[in-house]
Amino acid sequence: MSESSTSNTRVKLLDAAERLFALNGIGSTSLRAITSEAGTNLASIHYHFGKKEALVEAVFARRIEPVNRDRLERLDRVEAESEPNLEDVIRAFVRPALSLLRSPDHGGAHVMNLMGRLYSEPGDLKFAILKQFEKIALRFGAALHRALPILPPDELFWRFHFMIGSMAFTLVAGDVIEHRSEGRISLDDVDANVERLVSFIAGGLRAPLPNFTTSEDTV
Amino acid sequence: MSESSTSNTRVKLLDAAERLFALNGIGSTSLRAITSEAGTNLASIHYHFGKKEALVEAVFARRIEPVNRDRLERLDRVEAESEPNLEDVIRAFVRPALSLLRSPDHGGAHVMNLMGRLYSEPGDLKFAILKQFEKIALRFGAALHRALPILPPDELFWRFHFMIGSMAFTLVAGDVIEHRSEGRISLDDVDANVERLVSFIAGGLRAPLPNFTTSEDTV
DNA sequence: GTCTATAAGTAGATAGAC
DNA sequence: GTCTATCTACTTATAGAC
Repeated sequence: MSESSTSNTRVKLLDAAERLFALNGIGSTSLRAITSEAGTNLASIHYHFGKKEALVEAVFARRIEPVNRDRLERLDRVEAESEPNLEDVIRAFVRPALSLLRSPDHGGAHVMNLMGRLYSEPGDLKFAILKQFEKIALRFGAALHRALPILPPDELFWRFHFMIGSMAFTLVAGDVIEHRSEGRISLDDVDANVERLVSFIAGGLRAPLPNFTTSEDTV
Repeated sequence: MSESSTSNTRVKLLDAAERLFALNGIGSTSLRAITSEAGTNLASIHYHFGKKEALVEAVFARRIEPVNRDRLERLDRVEAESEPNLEDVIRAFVRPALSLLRSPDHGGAHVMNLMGRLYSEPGDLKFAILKQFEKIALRFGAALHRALPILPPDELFWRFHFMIGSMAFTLVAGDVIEHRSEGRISLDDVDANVERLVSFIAGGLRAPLPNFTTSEDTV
């Protein structure tokens, strides 16, 4: 990357956009609101990013890239052992995302929210950004298959998405969870929450298959 | 409800808004786009709903209310038996939402998408709408506790949200799932997908608790 | 209840000074 | 690289005819 000039303004714009996108949604956030928050002017966005869409992609890319690199590094380490454990594979996938919460240099909650929100963004944007996850999906899909060889590929495919869902929801709905618990529960203890998620997901992945004969009238 | 005049226009507006909200997001959908899609005029929205925010709430309420009523009815039936089965409780929760996909009178996919998207909407709107889920959360929380009495309440609380996550993700990311599977997988078979989700969630809820001593250096 | 017309404000994007 | 000023189009909302 040609980061000779990290252009303080560029970073300030990304920070402001990230915060406002997570808070109010992308469509509801105007460029003017972003420049106002960043303490710059309207033209700076067009100078650095060209148009709003490019700014949006840059906001996501800045967070996704290091998280996915971390995931792959952890998976490499897990697979260096001869017999990879299911929990270890899941942990390598889940922890880098949940860790964003306590990353010291950034706001925290809004980053998680933004990551989780990704999946519910409009079509074109979503698929453009999800391309950055293709390698991750392949590597982790293969690792899960090796850890759970009995599971038919199509069923593993479904469960892989259920797994993503429980993680993404934790990212996006952290405030709902804290709100509903009336103070009893906090998102601060990342270690504990990662382990909670890992156990749940491992149990779900290992669950016996349904027989697919149960239908409406059984309920 | 004073549904003496179901006001065809009102319904057309709700249908159009629902479709566009799911497709492009709420913030990015203008009232003009909605009236254009509905074949009405701009003033009709203000006549029927007053302002955009009220329209948004009406769009959600129209879908949430019957789904949650269905959930409670199913739970009543499940609890009528002496010893409620965990899978039955989960199914009562999950099926009414997934069933929207094949509801004959409406578009389908965009309704699911909208329901799943709810959790990633901005603060005020989200909490206003999530109030409609309070009764559901209490009833199902209690039912899950009775089916899994060994699980400490705080851990059940977490796992209940992981459960919501895997369901909400299936609702919101249906197109991602179909896209990634390259045609091998379809969302049409609601019965099979409900059973897939129920097995996964049941496995997750029944999983052994983590010991919470595993930390960063273990990975 | 439904419409047109219009007010009053805000959107993204650009030109050009410094 | 950063700024002000401005263009054009679109936004929500309202007033008033029918």
